[in-house]
Parts: sequence; C-alpha cells; structure tokens
Amino acid sequence: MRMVRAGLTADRVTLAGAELADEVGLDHVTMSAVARRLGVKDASLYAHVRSLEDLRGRIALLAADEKTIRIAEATAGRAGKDALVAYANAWRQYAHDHPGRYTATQIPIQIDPELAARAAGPRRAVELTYSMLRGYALEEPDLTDAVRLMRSTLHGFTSLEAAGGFAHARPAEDTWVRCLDALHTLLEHWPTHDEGDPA
Amino acid sequence: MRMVRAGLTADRVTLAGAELADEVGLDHVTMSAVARRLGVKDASLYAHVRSLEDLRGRIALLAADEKTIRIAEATAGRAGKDALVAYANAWRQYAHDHPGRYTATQIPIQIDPELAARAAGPRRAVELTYSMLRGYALEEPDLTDAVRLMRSTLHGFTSLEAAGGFAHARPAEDTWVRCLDALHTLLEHWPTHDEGDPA
DNA sequence: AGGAAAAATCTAGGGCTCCTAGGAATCTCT
DNA sequence: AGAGATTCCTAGGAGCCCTAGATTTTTCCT
Repeated sequence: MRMVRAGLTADRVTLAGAELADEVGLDHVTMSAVARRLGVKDASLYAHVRSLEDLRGRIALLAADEKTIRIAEATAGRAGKDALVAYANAWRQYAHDHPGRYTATQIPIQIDPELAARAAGPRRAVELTYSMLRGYALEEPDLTDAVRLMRSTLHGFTSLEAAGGFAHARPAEDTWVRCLDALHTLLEHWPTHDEGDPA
Repeated sequence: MRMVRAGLTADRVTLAGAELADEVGLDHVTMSAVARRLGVKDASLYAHVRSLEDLRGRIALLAADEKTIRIAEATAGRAGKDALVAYANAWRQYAHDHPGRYTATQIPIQIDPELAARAAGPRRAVELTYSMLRGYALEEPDLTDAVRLMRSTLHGFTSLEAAGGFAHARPAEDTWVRCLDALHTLLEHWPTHDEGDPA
C-alpha cells in the first residue's frame, strides 16, 4: 500500500491542536481530533508528543509566546499611558483572536521542565511588563505589586468577557477603556504608603 | 440480592461532584468517579443528572451560590473600605477553600435555563456588589464599570494565584493587601471624565 | 394489608477516547 | 543498493459517557 508521510513534527502537532482549540474549545482538543485534522491515526501522534497532557502544555507555551510577541510589537516605541493602552489592547485582542489558545494559558503549570526552559515566553513577558511600567515612578516592591495588579485585571477582564460574564446592558468595550483610564491614574498615584482613611 | 438504595438526588450528586472537584480538580470529575464515590454504578446517576455537562453546570451554580453567601455574610453591616476588604477576602478565601468549585465558576455559561432561573446566586451576587460599592459616590455608568473592574481584578488575582502565576519572590498575600488599597483609592477618585494627560 | 404505580438502581452494551506494543513502510546516508 | 533510523500503521486493552431495558424497592391507594 502506497504511503505518503504526513511530515509530522511536535510543532506541527501543537499548531494543529492550537487551531482546534480556537475552533472548538480547549477541552474538545483530543488526540483523536488532532489526528483526524492531520489525516493521521491517533497512535501516530505519540511519536512527537508524550500525552494529551503534554500537548496541552505545548499549546499553552505556544500561546504564551505568541501573546508576548504581540504585546512586544504593540508596545515597541511607546511609553506612558500610550504603552499601557497598547499593552492591554494587545493582550485582549489576542484573547479574542485565539480563545482556545488563551484558555490554555490559564491551566496550572505542570509542563515538562526541559520544555519550559526552552521557551523564553514567560520570562520575556515579565520583563516586558516591567519595562512598560517604567514610565511610572514605582520602586520595588510597589513595582511587583503593580505588575501583578495589571496582570490580574487584564486576565480577569478578558477571562470574564470570554465566559460571557458581562451582561449586555453596557458594551464591554466602553467599560474596557474606562478601566484602562482607571489603571493609568492608579499607577500615577500609586498609594506608596497606607494613605487611606480607615472608614 | 438485597439492595439498599443510596438515596441519591440531584443535589447529592452535585455535592459529591463538587467535593471531588476540590480534591482532584474539576476536569477529573467524571461520571464514573462520582459514582464510585457514592458507591453506585455510573448509569445510576443519569436518573438525577442529564449528563456530565449538566453536572458541571450544577457544580458551577452551587459554587456561585456558596460564594455569594460567604460574601454576603462577610460584608453584612460593613461599609466603605471595610466592606470592600471583607468582600474581596471572602472571594479569595472561597477560591482557596474550594479550588475545584471555583474553577467551575469560570466555565462558559451554557446551563439549563430552567435550572439557572431557579438559582438566585448570580443575580444576588450582582446586587451585593452594587450595594457594596454604594459607599463610593459613583453614578451610572461609572458604577457598572467599577463593578466590572472589581470583579475582573478579584477573579484575575485569585485565578492567577491558583494557577501558580505569581513567582515566590514576594508573598502573594502582601501584594493582595496592596491591591485592595489601590482599588479603594481608585474607587474614591474614580476618573469620572477623561482627566488623564495623553502622554 | 394487598397490590398497582412510580421511582431508584442495576446489567448489558455500543461507541469513543487515551495510550502501548510491535510491525510495515519510508527516508537517509554511505 | 543496502543498513539503520524514522515515520506511520494495525491491533488491542482499559476507561469513560450514555442508552435501553430489566429488576428491585418504595409509595400510595383502596
């Protein structure tokens, strides 16, 4: 029987999984489904990917890399609020464009360490965020706190939005720009010490 | 053969699923596993629950109810920053105590409408948040935006924390209290109009 | 109390999934 | 051209979701 090789590779399998995740949701990404999409039997995938768990981890890493690259491109050459808005929009846009990949990002990290080490994505992402915030006059540990607040808010918003958490009364888009305004003013007037009245 | 009924009910099945979710993670909650935990064959569950999808939805609703109740108890009789902190801590604590249930909360809503209607949780939660923010002088649509920002930040933080998203350098707890301070001052000085310098 | 009706649980089984083991086809390299 | 490595396959076991129909238990009516 004539056999044509599919030319599989770990990266191609991962990409197929990522595309599938965007189309049908991450938890409908199965070995069988990926194999079908690649015109291959499911057993063939195990030469390139250790398990379904492993595949999900690779998709998560791919997504982290892609998202970081998008943010880097968006914020290049910008500073201050301009950079903040570009950063946030790139983040949200990626989640919109690649919902399956994005949810892969959220899974508890249990990735093959060797694989994770090769991927510069996460480290790079942290650096990006820090340098983006350099425009605001923040010292450690306030800087770390601000970074974490940023990530929390952006992730929380896009995550809730994707899950349909915002009723349709007011467009999410409008809330989004107001939230960015709020984050900006907050970063400018970061409460360095406890300055609040305890009432 | 002597047969003793297990006394199953939709609620008992849901509870077993919720407990299992907290122990082994939501996506290890299977019909078979729940059945084993209840000392029953998996087929028996289908008299009470339509499908695995349905079970997950019920777990999500249960979690939403429980979380809302906790927040209501925590914020009762408090106002201003006091209420804010109580609200946020109750939220985070619930996520810590019931990680599986909490992640069930995040699943895109595709619940049996009839079931969702019976559960007052979500509606109540929204009301709670609004009334908690009544201490800050916010008018619509700023109020809606503030509510959404709150939820985004709280959800994002707890979600990232659960996923191990915060490196161990600085304790997440410290960042948390700083974030609450920040949210408080932000709500007090909400940028009603665009007051930012566009640089 | 006796018996019918309703409800709860079981057995049996089909189809899909993950994953392993070992065999056949294809590519690479000398 | 042939050896060795690589790619992909077939075969199959185990677990999961879910349905259908039988069997047992409870309820409830007279």
